[in-house]
Amino acid sequence: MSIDNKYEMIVNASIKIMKAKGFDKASVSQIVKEAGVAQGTFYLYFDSKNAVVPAIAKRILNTLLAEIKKAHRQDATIYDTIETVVDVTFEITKEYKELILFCYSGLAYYHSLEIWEEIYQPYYDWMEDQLNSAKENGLCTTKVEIGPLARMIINVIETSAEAFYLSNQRSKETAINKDQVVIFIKSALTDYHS
Amino acid sequence: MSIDNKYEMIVNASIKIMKAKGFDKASVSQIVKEAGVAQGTFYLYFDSKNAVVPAIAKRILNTLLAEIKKAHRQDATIYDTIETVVDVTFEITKEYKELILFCYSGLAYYHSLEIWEEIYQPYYDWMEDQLNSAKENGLCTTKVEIGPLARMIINVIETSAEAFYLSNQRSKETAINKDQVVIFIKSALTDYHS
Amino acid sequence: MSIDNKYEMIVNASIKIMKAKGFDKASVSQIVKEAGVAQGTFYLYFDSKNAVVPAIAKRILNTLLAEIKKAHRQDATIYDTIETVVDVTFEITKEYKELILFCYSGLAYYHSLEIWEEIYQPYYDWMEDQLNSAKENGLCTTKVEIGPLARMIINVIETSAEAFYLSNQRSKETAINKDQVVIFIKSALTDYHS
Amino acid sequence: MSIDNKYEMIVNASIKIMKAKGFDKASVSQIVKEAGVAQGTFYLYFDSKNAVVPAIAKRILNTLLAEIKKAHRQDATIYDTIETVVDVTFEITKEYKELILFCYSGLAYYHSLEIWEEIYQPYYDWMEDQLNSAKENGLCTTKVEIGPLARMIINVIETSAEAFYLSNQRSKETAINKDQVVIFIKSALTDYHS
DNA sequence: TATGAATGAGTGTTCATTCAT
DNA sequence: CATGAATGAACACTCATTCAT
Repeated sequence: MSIDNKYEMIVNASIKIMKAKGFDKASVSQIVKEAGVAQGTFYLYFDSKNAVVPAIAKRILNTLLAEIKKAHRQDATIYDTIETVVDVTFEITKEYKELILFCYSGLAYYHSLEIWEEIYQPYYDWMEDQLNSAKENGLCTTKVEIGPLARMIINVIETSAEAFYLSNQRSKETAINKDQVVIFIKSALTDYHS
Repeated sequence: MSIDNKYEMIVNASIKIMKAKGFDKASVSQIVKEAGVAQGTFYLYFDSKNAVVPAIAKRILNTLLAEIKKAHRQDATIYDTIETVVDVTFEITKEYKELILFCYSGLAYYHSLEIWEEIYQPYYDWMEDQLNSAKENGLCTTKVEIGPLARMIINVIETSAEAFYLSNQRSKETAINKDQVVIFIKSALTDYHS
Repeated sequence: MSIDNKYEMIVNASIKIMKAKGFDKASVSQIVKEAGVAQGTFYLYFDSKNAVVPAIAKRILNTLLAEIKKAHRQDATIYDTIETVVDVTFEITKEYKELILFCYSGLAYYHSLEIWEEIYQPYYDWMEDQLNSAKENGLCTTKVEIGPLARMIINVIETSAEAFYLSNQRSKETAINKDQVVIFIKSALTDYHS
Repeated sequence: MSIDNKYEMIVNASIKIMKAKGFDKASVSQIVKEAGVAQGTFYLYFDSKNAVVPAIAKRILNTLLAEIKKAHRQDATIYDTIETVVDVTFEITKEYKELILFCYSGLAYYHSLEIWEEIYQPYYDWMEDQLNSAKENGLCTTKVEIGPLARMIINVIETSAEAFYLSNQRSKETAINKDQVVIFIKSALTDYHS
């Protein structure tokens, strides 16, 4: 009855199966069984197995950005913002860690690194806005250009979150944790004096 | 070492094929054909196709670390060191970009995140040494602990290098390049004053 | 007849698609898309994909016979007639060569060799009439019975036309062409003296 | 143990299945089941399902030509020869009728009408030799060139044989039978007098 | 009549792995 | 140690057909 019933069911099933097995090991047969639709129905909504990856990537990033915006206070300093972003990213990463990984490689092989960039664009834009405000406030004094800065900050946070939830952290002392990430980025926002 | 060393020939062939096709699309048949050995011989040296991944990962990291040490001058400041590491990482990433990516996911799925950590350990150790010296010299004043700091620095450099060589960089201004990475990390080494 | 006649639109679309792809590779989905009707509509007019074959075969033979009759002059000798039939058959074969081929096998597999004979009956009848007239005129003296004679003449012409338009005719000298076919059949019309 | 065991078994099974179902409806799974080999073994000997067609076509033609040569007497006139060829062709056609048909279309679709010509070449050559001898003996006086003549004779015989064994011959009188074919061709060998 | 979303059995093909030599 | 023919389960994808609207 619902307008996107089958489409959403297939995306949900794909997320569930690919989370568990990765992109290549997830078979369309498993996905459709999980979704409760016929094999052919999958191909009614997606041209190929590959075509489901951008749909998943978009959903994860949208979730992440929505959560960040929800947790973000208008009057927050860039320092508060970084803390919020780190918190939310760690949360979301915990939930979607395997998906994030396979999306990376999934998108890589299929002529579509632009799609990845396209999906992240609103996140980059939002982060650049925050950094520009911080520059005006004098809280961000680094000589790094805003564009690369936003990307590197997001990269560090995501990579650290992934490392945190994917490694077995045998030694507590050396593991990257949220606090360390926050301090690292705050440091990076202020210039060094050579 | 010897030219007839079948183990090395298989690893070399695996690197060549997996670089070109990725892990899953690289078939053992192709690898053994490239290596000039019989199908069964592969299984004399490796339990499975998966078992070849750590061997490849180890070789890449060893190459990276060897190149870094070769380029590193004993009397270098941490700033010089960062520049060297960024330079070499970008070079090696350019050459091995596909392998690095697939090792990431390849290692992730096959019960072997410890192996990844184990492989990177000497690199982390070396970086920690450099950072400890810098701390003594007063060039590194960040409150971030040495362990996480080393890991985050290495992460930023590698992720940035991958982004640089894998994205199509439509807009010059926003692309992360070597200079921006160097400044970012140098900034991160000095503390912020809240 | 009417432009909205869905039956005719489906037959036309089937001819177009099957001409291009052959019977098996032509899908009902492609046919209905070409015809501009819904998937289900096809099954309103035809019990199955196979059921469309006789409709196509009939249309081709009718076209062939109509063109032959149009080009045939009442006062023509059997020799003129043979030339006309060869000319027209080569023309029509050129246009419908793929269809003729697939109809052959298409009809063969689907319990319907009678249909093929039934479709060709008016053509056989017409040719027998021409040959009977020729016998009366003394231009056809062969001992071959009229029925088989008509069939063999039609077979030679059609097979030669197909060979002509389907083979790549590397060597000019050995290729069957219209002139050779005409002489061959004219020879066959007169008896041999053993 | 035998050198070509599996290869021959697959060809035999392909012939059996394709005889029964035609090329497209014959599945590789059925073929390998019939042959008693594994699915993958098929692809050890043939690149694809299509690749099995020339092998089959070659075997049929070789069988036909071998039987003709076996039945052919050195001192035979062209009339005897025609009778022999018709006899043998009708026999072989009876046995392989469905295969001959599907080979036609099978070869047609896959960029390979040359293969068909190549396979038939020795048969054409042999027939041309017979006709040349007949010309020297004065038993063949037709103005049709030897190349096309050989091809048309072979075509009439094969097509007639196919028509004979594939049609249901409701009316005895009109059916093409061996005698009629022999007379038809004998007539065609002598010139007409216009 | 007409629709088109949904079906699911079926296809050709691949490939990691085994084992008799 | 080394071989390579053989395996067969698994895969992504197609398509004739159905049926609720």
